[in-house]
Amino acid sequence: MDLIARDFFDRPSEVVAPDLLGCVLEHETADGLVAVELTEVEAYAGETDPASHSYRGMTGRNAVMFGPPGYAYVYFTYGMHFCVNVVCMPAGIPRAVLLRAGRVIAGEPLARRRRVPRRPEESPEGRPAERPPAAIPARDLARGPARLCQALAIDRTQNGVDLCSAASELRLRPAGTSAGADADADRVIEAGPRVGVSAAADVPWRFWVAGDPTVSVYRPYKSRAR
DNA sequence: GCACCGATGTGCT
DNA sequence: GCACATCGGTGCC
Repeated sequence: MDLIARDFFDRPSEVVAPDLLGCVLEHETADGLVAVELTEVEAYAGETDPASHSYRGMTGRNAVMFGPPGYAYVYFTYGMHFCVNVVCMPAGIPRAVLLRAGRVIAGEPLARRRRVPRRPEESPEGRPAERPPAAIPARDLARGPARLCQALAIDRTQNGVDLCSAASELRLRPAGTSAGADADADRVIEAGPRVGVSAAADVPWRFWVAGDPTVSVYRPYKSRAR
């Protein structure tokens, strides 16, 4: 029913980001609906933020960030993962909020099916008793930006989708919409440095719900040098 | 829990 | 080439 109004996103990303905690991202596909209540986000700025994809101007990949607010910017990274952002500020000002983690509140069986990990090395033949894959704890289903995309089946085809339109397969609902909405009063928000970012590591633009088990574990940036 | 490491595509310093 | 807005496995404490 009610979706987040577009002008909610017509603000700086570091202002929008904490307000997104508790909001609900839902994706409806032919397989069904999966919805996630957001518990962790990160804000990115444009020309002033060396960690932002839009720091060096517009390219084919980041063009959506330069468009109007309320749209999904999905990118592919590390050769195998997708991450989803919400675009903020008017067209021409490239800002976004990365959706890092959430709690699955609808469609958990479907989310779980999508999160079956690839087995390390499928030996050709003759492994006696194949160990069944361990069950994923519910809190890990969307714990981390790439896991969140996997649980919701978000990939390149959702890049540029309008999150404020009821006609979209992918959309955002305001906080307190979910069944048994347990009051914003209980929600304590904490802030700290962003995850896995080498540049501007001191900017506290990561926001999360204090004490929530679905918040991803903090991994400081690690250099890949041998 | 922590550290290390490999997988893997894409857009550039 | 190389650096990534990452994850899952293994090994160890």
